[in-house]
Amino acid sequence: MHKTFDPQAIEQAHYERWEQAGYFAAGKGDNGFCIVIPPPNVTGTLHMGHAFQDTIMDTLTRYHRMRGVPTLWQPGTDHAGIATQMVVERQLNADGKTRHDLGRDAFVERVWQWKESSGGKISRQMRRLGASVDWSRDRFTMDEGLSEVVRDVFIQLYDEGLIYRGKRLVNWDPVLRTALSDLEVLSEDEAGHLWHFRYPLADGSQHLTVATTRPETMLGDTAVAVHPEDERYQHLIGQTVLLPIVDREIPIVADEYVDPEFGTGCVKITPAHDFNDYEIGQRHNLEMINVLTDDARINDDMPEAYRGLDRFDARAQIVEAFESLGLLDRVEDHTLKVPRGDRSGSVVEPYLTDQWYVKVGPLAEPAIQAVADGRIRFVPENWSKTYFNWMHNLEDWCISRQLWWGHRIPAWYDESGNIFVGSDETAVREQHNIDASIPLRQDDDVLDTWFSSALWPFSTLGWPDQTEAMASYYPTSVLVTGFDIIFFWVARMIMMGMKFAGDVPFREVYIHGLIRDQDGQKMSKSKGNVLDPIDLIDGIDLESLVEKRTTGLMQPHLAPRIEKATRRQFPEGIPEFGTDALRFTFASLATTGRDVRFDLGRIEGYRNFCNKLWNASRFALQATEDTNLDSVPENYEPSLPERWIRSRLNELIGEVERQFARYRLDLAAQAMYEFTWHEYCDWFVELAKTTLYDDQATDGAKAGMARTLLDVLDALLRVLHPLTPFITEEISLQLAERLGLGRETLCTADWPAAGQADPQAESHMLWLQGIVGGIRQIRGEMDIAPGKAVPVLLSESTADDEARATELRPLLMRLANLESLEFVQDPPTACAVALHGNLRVSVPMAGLIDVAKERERLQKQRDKTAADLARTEGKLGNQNFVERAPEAVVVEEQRRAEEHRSALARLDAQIQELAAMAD
RNA sequence: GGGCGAUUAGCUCAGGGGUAGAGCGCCACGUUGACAUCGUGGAGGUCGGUGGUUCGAAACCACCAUCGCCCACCA
Repeated sequence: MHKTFDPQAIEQAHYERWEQAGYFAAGKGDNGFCIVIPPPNVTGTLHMGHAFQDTIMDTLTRYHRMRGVPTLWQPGTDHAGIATQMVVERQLNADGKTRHDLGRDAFVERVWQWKESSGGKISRQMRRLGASVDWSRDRFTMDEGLSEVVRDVFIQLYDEGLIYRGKRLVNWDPVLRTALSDLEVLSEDEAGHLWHFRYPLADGSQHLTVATTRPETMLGDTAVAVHPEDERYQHLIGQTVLLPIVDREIPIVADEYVDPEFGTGCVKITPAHDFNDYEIGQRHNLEMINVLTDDARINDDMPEAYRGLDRFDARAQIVEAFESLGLLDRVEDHTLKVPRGDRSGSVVEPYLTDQWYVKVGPLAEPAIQAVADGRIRFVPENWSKTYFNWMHNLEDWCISRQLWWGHRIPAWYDESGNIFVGSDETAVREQHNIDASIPLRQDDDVLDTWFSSALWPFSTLGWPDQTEAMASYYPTSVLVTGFDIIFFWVARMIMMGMKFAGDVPFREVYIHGLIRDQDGQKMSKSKGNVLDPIDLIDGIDLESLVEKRTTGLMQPHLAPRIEKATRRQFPEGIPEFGTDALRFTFASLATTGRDVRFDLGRIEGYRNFCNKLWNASRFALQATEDTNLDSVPENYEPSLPERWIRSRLNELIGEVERQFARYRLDLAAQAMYEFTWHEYCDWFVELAKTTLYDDQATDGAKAGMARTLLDVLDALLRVLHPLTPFITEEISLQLAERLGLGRETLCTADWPAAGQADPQAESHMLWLQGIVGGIRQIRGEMDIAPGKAVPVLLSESTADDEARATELRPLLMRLANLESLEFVQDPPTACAVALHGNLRVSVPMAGLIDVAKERERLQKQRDKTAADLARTEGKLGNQNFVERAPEAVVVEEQRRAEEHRSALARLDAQIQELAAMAD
């Protein structure tokens, strides 16, 4: 084995072997464990969030697979309608073309080509992470089977009246020229103005002042509203105003919606361009006048002067017109929520169009119930509150998009506009007896990407067929995802799963946090703080990193700043850490309910951890090379260190099982780290050397120790494997050969069984660690060179101490590097002293120890002991404490006081003796 | 306007009614036959504030402060 662990040398070869051997194939049988992957964008690349999520899913999957449960991690990718279409359109734009130049069929063909050429990237990256998905089941939301499921579901929902087509106000993205769902619109505070316009009463007697943030919509005003109880305006209700510029006479209506406190208390009402106004329009039967085209220009029904003007130019001109008419009262600065499309970033317009909707009320009811009664459990629990909050306020879901890339809506129209829904045109004609001579036209729109995503947990398992996979794995076990798509995806999967697959789609939803940069900032290309998980695995030099971060920016002027920050933060680039270190880092950071700051310091630490494991294994294999492992005697009695390490291993296994069960990968990782480094390496390996390097030790003892060293390592590797599959596999293959296990992989190896604890061994070890620690402390603080062996005298010992010291003598000698170890009645004064319970551990000073320094050291201990004693005695002196605290607590406190008193007395005595000696 | 979360060592974070923890960083010493990506020892915190419950609060409760996120129609 090489002296340091080299991840690059082993990772890819192992993964290829695993995949070829089919270790990740779906297991057969009932009560399986299944995770369906949140399908990434097929043409996308892996980012830190994916890597984090994949690590969690892979760890859980590997763990269950090792436990012998039929296991499936279902992979796949999403067609990501808008996102993918935009990418390809941008490519066309670069050639000076638009998608309309190509036409629909050619454009869609082009997107498929792009999907074929770039679609493999994310899968390759997942392989680098070690993701143990069943690639043979890989699915794509637009492959044939899934598209059929989409059509079937659409048709059934339509037939049941749960999908309908309607003309309503929708969120319209005028750049992409498509409708968006409420979720795809993000409203942010932006600086704007509040324009106050005077609208003259029709009788010319006076005017009303209305305030608006969007002057251009006044062209479509069909009323002015005031609050019914607003005394200022009550007498005007029912009268009309003459809308300036368009000279339309419109009514003054009373509506509770109006807040008399805000602005002037008068609101202009534009039902065709504002969601609230739309509602008011419905209540008052107002006309809806659309003033815009689908790319947000003023349409041809409007006064000629404004036709064809962009909405923002029109805004300026209308304000100008009001000013010149003397009707501009004033302009105020005003911050307002501006709705923008989450993809295009353009200001979204409420726009009156025909769209398809899912009527969610009937679907939501059972979906709410499933979470309420615990059939689906959110982890952490508080997310269910977010879920309920949203589910109780659902609006119908607009599912049609005016795009070309996606599942085309399976609806056909005849020339009189009748709608026929069916799987294809032939089916539609058959079902409705439509003669071939009658032309039918398919709906141009495609479905919201999330429509197919909502079906993902059962569509990928083969529904509607009664497949083995459905039987074994539906409902799936757990959904692992971020909080940002609870509404987009989680809620809709629950609704659709219950409606169509007859049960909840998953039993638990594990919500993880967002990966942020070291300063807590979101990672984004424009901030230039993105880390590529593959760069953390393989490393990257500074120049390449700078180039990666500064090319392809939407705002190229940010490049210099990004470059500077990158050079400052990574002066040496990023070193190679390997996949296992990255995965271990993610797991360690996977605490529930909070975002994760990705700190390079952590990954470095876990790379070191991998190296530590590597070297401990190297030691275990080398040090036992010449040992015949089969020569362990029949009646072999394991030594204390062996009993201890096995006891600790059992504790580790149990702890990891407990923490995995509650998705606390951070605590599981911490337990693994602690055991590996601080128990196996720091103590057991050192203790094992005592036997293995001892010429006096019998062959049987050596063989027994070697066996334990290797057996425990083997179990440890299995415990670590779900988190760090590559390094454990590599070591394990060598180990398995040595142990004659005939094992080809850890992927399908048995999860180790947790045996009984051995309290006696643990207590003996605590004693040993206490004594060794005391002596090491003296060494450390007295600056005794580590290589210098020291004599040690034990006194004031109990029979128990003596028995232990005798049994553990060789261990003490080695671990504390002792020259000698003796029991004495009265140790000389000139000693450095450590107390372990009643036992006094003395290191004679001759030539080793500075008396003044030792006094100082003891004084520090004395002060601490005195403080502890004071606190303890304070408690015991409190009558209330003694009477009301549980007896065990009081007894423990008394014992502690006793110990402190005794230690204090002896420290005082020792200090005085040293003082006397110095005089 | 509602809801959620955070506040613990210099940094990143666990924990949790009974003597404050880890990793990294820091200081000192160290070429001991697995590992300097290491070893041994050490320093460092009145657990955001105020009040309450309790024999006992960093933990439970209330209020406050600061930061962050989500939802919501104020023109």
